[in-house]
Amino acid sequence: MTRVRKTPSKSVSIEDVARLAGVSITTVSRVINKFPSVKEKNKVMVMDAVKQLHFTPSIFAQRLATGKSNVIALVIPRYEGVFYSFYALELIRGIGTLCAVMKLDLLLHLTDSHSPLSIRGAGGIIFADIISNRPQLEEALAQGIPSVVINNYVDDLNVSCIAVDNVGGAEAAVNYLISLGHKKIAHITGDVITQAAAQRLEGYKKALKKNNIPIQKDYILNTDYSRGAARAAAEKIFKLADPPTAIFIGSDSMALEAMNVASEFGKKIPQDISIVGFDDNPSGLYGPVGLTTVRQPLIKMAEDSVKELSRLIADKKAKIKKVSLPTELVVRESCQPFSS
Amino acid sequence: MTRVRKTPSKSVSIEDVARLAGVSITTVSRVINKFPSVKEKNKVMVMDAVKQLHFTPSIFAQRLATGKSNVIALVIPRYEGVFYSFYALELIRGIGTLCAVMKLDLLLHLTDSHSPLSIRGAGGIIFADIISNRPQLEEALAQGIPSVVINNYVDDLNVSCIAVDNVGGAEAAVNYLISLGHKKIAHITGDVITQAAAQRLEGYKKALKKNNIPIQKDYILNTDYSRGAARAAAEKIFKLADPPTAIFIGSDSMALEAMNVASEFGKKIPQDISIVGFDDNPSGLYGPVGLTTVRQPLIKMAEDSVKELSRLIADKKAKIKKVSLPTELVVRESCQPFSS
DNA sequence: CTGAAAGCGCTAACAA
DNA sequence: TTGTTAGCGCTTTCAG
Repeated sequence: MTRVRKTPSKSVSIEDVARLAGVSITTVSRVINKFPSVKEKNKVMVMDAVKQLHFTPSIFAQRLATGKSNVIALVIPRYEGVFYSFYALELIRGIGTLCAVMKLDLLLHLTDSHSPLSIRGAGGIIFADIISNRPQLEEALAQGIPSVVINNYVDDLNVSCIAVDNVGGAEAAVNYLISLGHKKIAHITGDVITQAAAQRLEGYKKALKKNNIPIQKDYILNTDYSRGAARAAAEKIFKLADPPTAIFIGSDSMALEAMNVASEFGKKIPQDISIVGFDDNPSGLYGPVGLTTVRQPLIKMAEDSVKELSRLIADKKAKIKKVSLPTELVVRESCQPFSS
Repeated sequence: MTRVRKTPSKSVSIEDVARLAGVSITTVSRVINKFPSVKEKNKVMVMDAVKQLHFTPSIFAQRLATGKSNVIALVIPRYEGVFYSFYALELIRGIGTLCAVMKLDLLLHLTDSHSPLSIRGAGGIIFADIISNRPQLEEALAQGIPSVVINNYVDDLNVSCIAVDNVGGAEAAVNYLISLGHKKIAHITGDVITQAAAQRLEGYKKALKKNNIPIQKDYILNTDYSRGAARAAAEKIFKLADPPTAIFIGSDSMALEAMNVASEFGKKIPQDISIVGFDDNPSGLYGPVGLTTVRQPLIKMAEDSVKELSRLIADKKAKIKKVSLPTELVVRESCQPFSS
């Protein structure tokens, strides 16, 4: 048995490998980068040396030499609501998984949207939502860093974006409720500083208008996407003199909370009140009553953003792309026809 | 008005800035790195040039030159359960936030635990849980990369770890139930491939033994931490010929699910059955009955891991540290004394 | 098929 | 206070 010496504190370089293998560093580099033109014998020697020394090429030297970076940064605005959302986690999961598959390094940056972005060295940036961190996006664009925005449709900037058809999704939800005979439909919004929440509210209003149902102010309750706010909103609704027969809610987790409140008020779902959420959060599946909701393709959005960014990085002058992904109404058991 | 020329496709380097500012690159470097010894006038000139050219120093060149990397990698095993957990999100949030504050770059790596880690260039690694990805940890250690493991107490490896006293927490939960007069106490575990779940089970058994309560096999139900599995387990429990009067459950989200199931079975909480969870997930606060639970300091664990890693990076021969963070029983309304 | 040498963009002595 | 210069570890011509 050969005893393995303790790894020296200084990290091993390509030169050490070359010396041990008895070849030039160029050859080592070729082996590392899988050039076909290396004699089998040398290749083996090099690979042995690599293993023996626990050699890993310095990513920094590589990047400096090649000028290429396969780091992509994911910037998430760190405002209170986001981080408790199903949304953020799904996004991270989707993007993280695809990055692992595509051998991209994922730099995660939670930003307070004030301080300038410190994503230096990233080959490209994915902005998850644009709230008050628009300047950061603009700066990235100015620097010529390939960027893509998700969950926001950005009209006025020359940047690729992958959004979700929130207006359409909300409309579909409300139309469904109307088709069931509901006329008194409330809406608990998410945080309307987000484009998503604002658009869902828009869709809600649009559906009502198209069906000649007057919009009632006290049927619209704003929240910050938190369960606490949802609870407060739901309580307000149930205490209304003329309570609605259906509620469209800006997120599933809030809808779940509203369902709790309903039962506390002695209201049965869907018999006494119909509820539609938004997200298709798996949590909505459980519980006595499956939650009818609007599915938004978060994972697809996540994956598409990585693909789009890769495209942009590969071809700096590629044309930007703006897409709005369709949503889908998922009917479960939380709604029922309204009969007066 | 001066018209700004289109940013050249080639990225600007320190040399460009030096030329425009009329100084040497060293001076530019000094300004960038906030050396105090630069004449005000030059400093201004340089900063102007930087702004004008949208210059950002190449992180790769910097790292190559200094040999320092302030990238830290967070490795999360990508097995089904983790990613739906409150745990993962809190961790990411905690670590991500602290990294932003400490000006560290956070590389997020979701790993399938088979493929070798490709976290090259990271100054240090945080392993969130060690499941089957132990070889990756060992490899990192062999390469001399500072590492810290969280949520697992690793006895047999020379690595810093920050764990949670799961055994103690579980014991406290069960002891509390026993102090309330319960003797028939079931346990719905998390995924016992995780150390956390295994230890909570251990704590459960320990408390029972110490109080001379026999351990019943059919009172112990294993899950994978998912709500679906929790539902199945809860249903099994309620169908038991001799159902328990209390349940200790491995996570709050599962506990919430069990509460749903209970109400479907016509059981009131806490009158008919007492429930204790684990996590102190804010979701447990809502709903008609506040969930009594064991709080684990996730954010503290997250933050401590970053600090510990920084320490290790700063001083490569720093002694490793193994800690187990205390938990805390949070009593809310989901338990009540048992009276036969 | 292999190696020598010139950078990649920056920092850190060392001089001036 | 500022500039000159020698690397950091790797890739990439260009010869051999």
